[in-house]
Amino acid sequence: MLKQKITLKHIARELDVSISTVSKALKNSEEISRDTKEKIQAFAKLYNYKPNNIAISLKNKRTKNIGVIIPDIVHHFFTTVVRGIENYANAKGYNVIVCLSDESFDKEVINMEMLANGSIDGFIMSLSAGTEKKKDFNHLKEVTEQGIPMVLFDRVTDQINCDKVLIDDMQGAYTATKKLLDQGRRKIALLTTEDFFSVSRNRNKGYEKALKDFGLGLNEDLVLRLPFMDIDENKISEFLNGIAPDAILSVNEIFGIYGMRVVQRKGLRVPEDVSIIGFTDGLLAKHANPSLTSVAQHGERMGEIAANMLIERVENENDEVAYRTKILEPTLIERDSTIN
Amino acid sequence: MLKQKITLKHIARELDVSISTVSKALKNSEEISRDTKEKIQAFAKLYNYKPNNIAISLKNKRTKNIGVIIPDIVHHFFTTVVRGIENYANAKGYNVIVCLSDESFDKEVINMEMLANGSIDGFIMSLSAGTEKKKDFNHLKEVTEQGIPMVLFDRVTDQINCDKVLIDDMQGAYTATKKLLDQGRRKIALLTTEDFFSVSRNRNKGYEKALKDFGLGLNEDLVLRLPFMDIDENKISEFLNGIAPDAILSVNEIFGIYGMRVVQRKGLRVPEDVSIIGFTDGLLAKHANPSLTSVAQHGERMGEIAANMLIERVENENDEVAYRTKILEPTLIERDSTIN
DNA sequence: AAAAAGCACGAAAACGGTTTCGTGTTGATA
DNA sequence: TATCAACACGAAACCGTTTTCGTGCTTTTT
Repeated sequence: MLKQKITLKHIARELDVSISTVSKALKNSEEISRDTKEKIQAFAKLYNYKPNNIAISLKNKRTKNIGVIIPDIVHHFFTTVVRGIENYANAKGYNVIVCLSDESFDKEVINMEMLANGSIDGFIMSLSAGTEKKKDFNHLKEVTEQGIPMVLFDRVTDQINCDKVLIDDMQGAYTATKKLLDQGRRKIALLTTEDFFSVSRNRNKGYEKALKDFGLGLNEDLVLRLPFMDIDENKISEFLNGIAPDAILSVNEIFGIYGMRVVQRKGLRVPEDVSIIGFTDGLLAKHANPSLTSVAQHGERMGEIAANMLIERVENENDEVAYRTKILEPTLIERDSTIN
Repeated sequence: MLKQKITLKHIARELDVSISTVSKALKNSEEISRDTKEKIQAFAKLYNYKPNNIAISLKNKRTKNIGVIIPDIVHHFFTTVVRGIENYANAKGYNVIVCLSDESFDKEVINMEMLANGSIDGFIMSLSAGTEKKKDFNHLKEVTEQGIPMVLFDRVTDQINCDKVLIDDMQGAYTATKKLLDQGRRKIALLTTEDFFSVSRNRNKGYEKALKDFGLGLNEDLVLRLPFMDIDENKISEFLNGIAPDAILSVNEIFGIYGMRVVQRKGLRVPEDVSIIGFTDGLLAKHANPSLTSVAQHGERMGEIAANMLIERVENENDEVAYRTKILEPTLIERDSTIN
């Protein structure tokens, strides 16, 4: 019943040659005679010989595995990035080991340690909320100091020297805000997260800069900072009712959706009375009613680039090329929550 | 700069003992004297020694890796399952290697072959559309014949003998349909996929059975079979306009959302004029307007159970326990697209 | 005919661990 | 004092590959 995996040793014994000969024959080495090669190759094919990945990994210190650590997987953006990574990595013969930090610093550390002991050739990761909050990057430093290549995406830090790929969050928010201003909106509410997220900080800056460039100052009353989990709709409701904005910019998708709902509940029309723009071009934005104009982050492309950068490092480890930071241009996807 | 990974050999050389002694000392073996153990352990801690996973894998033929193959990752249900798997597996010290079949038979085969040569201790997977269509399960058979444990979830097949975990799709559809019937709906449209999906077939059956039990026959005119990708809203629109149903049952989330939109565009009210129930309790259902009553599939729980089953097999490979099929009860989450 | 080359293959080390089975040195026992 | 455990450690095999460096044998060259 159990078809045992066949090894070089088995073939060698069976064909009465040495293991080295079998190994060479299967790689079509010039060293081995025609006859012997054919015999060995035929036998290997017959018994469906496949070399053992682990043994190969041990030998050449290359696992052909990429470690990916993300804060959450039930999350559209991260999921698109993983898809991009997979696409590229698979095409290059790499497998992807996905670990979830669950937004926790501790889990992030544990996962990195699990993978850093030989299981992978390099890391692709986005920082957990816990890590961004704690500002402790020693686990990243240790890994890079061991010479393990790493690519940071989206939620990055300048404390660590490595390749990075992200979108121009400030530009994205700037464009979105400018769009709203150009359409005559003046009281633009900002729904954002707590300040420790680098991404949110940059988006906030873009919002602010657009206002300034337009001759308006930043009015802190128009800014609501929400915890990123366990969203309290009432809080949003109170806030929006209090200020009665004519537009809303949200630094993510979900706050935008909540904002829209609150506005609609009040009996206001979107986009006529209130225009709304969110970040992250996910399913919710696409299928909301009205559909939500969004700043697309190009997750899949980001994943591909990250994988590309990483694999390049892995495969030319001698090359002491300087670390690169690739900044993608965000795209404003105009939908029905803004006036056309 | 580069802190080279330290090995047993290094420690042995440095402390002038043998590799075996170091190995034993680090496992706190009784064989080694107090003094020597303390010396070695201190040294190891100082230089942050961590055993190489690959070497250990090669030695005991256990990788502590689980291979997960899913059709798509930008997909709420699969994503929740992966989270469940991760949770359980991580707690047990396992890593998760995720591969995407992209609904393609060929990619599924390639991924399995990549992983089956020593990279993983077992598989957890859900069949790709291509595989369900082709009904070719030889790649699964080969893997199980090699003694590699496998757990199938959600999209399963009875052609393969292995552990399985799924929800009672028929029951879910039955309950949903009955709910609609009990509320007085009689013209219940069914939005389903092409027939090769085992999951859809069962849901169709549940729909049919509920009608029969209620004394109604199956009216094929009320059934629309759509390709699962590249949804054509016009087709749905034509269909619904043609039959003017008073309720819609969708075998997934997205068809339900489209159905709702079409209905609303026609000026009909949900749920007053048309009630709608979908499958998969995802973000779209939750945030739709009105929110969509859904049959929850408990993906996270499913993932945990799958991981549990798999790891049990992996760790007691001698145990010739019969294969189990765990069937979860679906839950109807009542929201605003049905009358309360 | 002797030396040089070329051919076809094998032995062995290496990757980094684990584990079995010695073995030399003690101290206790008869 | 000869014998024997107990103790503390090392040698070596092993997991499944790859790869370097021989090494016999045949063939060519002079």
